[in-house]
Amino acid sequence: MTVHQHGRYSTPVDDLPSRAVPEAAVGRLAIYLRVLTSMIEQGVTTMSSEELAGAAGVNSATLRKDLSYVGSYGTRGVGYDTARLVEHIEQLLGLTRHHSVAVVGIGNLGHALANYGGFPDRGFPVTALFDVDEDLVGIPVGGLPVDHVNTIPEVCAERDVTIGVICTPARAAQTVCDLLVAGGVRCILNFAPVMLQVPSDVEVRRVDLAVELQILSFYQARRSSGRRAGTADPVAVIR
Amino acid sequence: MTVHQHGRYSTPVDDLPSRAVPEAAVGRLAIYLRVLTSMIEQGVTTMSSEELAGAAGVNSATLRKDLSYVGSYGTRGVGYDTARLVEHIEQLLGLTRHHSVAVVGIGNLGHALANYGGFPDRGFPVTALFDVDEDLVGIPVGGLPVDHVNTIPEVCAERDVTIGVICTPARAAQTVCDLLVAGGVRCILNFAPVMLQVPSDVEVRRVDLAVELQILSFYQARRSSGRRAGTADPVAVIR
DNA sequence: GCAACTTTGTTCCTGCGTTCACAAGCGGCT
DNA sequence: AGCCGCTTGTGAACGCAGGAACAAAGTTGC
Ligand SMILES: NC(=O)c1ccc[n+]([C@@H]2O[C@H](COP(=O)([O-])OP(=O)(O)OC[C@H]3O[C@@H](n4cnc5c(N)ncnc54)[C@H](O)[C@@H]3O)[C@@H](O)[C@H]2O)c1
Ligand SMILES: NC(=O)c1ccc[n+]([C@@H]2O[C@H](COP(=O)([O-])OP(=O)(O)OC[C@H]3O[C@@H](n4cnc5c(N)ncnc54)[C@H](O)[C@@H]3O)[C@@H](O)[C@H]2O)c1
Repeated sequence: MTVHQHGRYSTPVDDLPSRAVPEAAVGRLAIYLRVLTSMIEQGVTTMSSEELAGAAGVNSATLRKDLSYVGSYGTRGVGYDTARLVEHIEQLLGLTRHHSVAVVGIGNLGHALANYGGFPDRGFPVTALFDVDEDLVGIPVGGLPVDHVNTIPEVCAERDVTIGVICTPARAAQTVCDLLVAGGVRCILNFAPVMLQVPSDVEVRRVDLAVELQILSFYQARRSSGRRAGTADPVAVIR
Repeated sequence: MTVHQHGRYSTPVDDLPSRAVPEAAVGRLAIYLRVLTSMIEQGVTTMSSEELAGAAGVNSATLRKDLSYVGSYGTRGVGYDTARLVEHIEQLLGLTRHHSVAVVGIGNLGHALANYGGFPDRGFPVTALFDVDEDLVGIPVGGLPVDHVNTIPEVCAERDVTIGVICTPARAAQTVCDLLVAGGVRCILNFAPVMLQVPSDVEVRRVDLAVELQILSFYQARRSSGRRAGTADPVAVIR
């Protein structure tokens, strides 16, 4: 494989291709990973880019380019060795180590996440739960007792939490976020419908279900108004 | 049947008054909407693009371009009338009517969604719950009794469900999806980690928490190996 | 009523990500 | 061994979204 130098200012021993990987590609790689592990369970040892792309719902050229970010480990005329590919994708995504997860706000959503077995199975053990509600503190959820939010910084540092998941009401999210950052957490998954302010070395991803529903609503509206021209409203004038 | 997931907005030929709205813009419009309603509650009647963009965490030029899709209702030298803007965004997103939601799979996640008050508040009333578990059928969750999955087509048609939310285990997702489609549901929000096969007129959005965690893991891995974490940038970048 | 200031709406441009297309490489077959 | 067909890896084209810059438009102050 020829290592192609993308304008990297970074220096010598760079074991990871890093910056060159588009975020969209990272998301897709996670999907390929799931498809691959599923296929491996079924005994599949080799897959072509066409097959894998089909299963993942993407263009095969896109897939091959994505895989080129992890380094070319395919065999021409044959395809990819599923086991080996999984190994390398896991390495690129940093899944060779476990990432300890803390869930803050053990309400409806927090409970669901704490009880969910799919995260530990994928290398994301939930090792801390927090809530401000005194009645919840001490009570085990999914086998793990809830701690008080005030202890977030110490507990997170202590248990080496790398990912914090915020499931509190929106008004509490920023406070909780600050506590997590104080505890050394650099990756945050935020379910509260607010924009969090964080230092630049902290990565925040937001999952906003209301926005998802509204996007679906948009498509629905589009479709309906296209089909039955009944809505007499003049809507958006072209200008 | 086409594999038709995520990202992709409507049709080749634009038969609607408004120009083609990029999906990313639709998502941001939903966010502006939330910011605006929140500001209106605080008595704000006017906002400039700069203010609104700041609150939403985007570039002001991007915001203005997004708003141009809804049809330019700002006043130069002043800004946007918050109430009017909300009205027009809601119209574009199809939020002037209610979208009845059905949740399928009343387990951990299904319970959380069924109990969540934020959806009805935003015009997405949950009007049907389904599960295959006989022990759950008939039991009210969040005030609504659970129906059996076999009744999905009839009940969805009857209650005019427009959005189906799938919270079943992955292996059941495709079956459930087919039932929803049979019931006339054209918009699906899928939490199960599988790619659904749907007719081309059905829009699927997938929320994959494992992928989100893995993306965070990737950034974490990159940071650690980069070792240059200490960029002394102290404050708050909105993301 | 006029001028200066503010902010919108839009155009242009740049950069990124996806897709196309093809040469290079590898295994299988004769 | 050598050819043939299949699949990868990637350079190049394309399309699109985001950002900068600016002219038009409207408001405020005098
Ligand atoms: N439940 C859902 O299906 C759903 C869907 C979309 C978005 N959300 C968002 O997720 C968040 C949680 O939703 P939910 O339904 O679980 O709410 P919830 O009210 O059931 O739970 C919130 C929990 O956070 C705790 N909490 C409150 N203030 C806190 C603080 N300062 N520190 C720590 N914990 C605190 C509360 O004690 C409670 O246990 C909300 O922001 C909501 O908008 C939830
Ligand atoms: N719970 C989470 O936090 C979480 C996080 C990420 C992803 N998910 C995904 O969401 C889905 C649901 O997760 P969960 O934790 O709620 O699981 P769960 O096992 O708690 O609940 C699944 C529910 O679906 C029902 N079900 C099973 N087969 C069905 C069928 N054919 N038709 C209708 N209902 C059926 C079950 O009876 C059960 O009530 C899974 O696909 C999971 O991977 C969950």
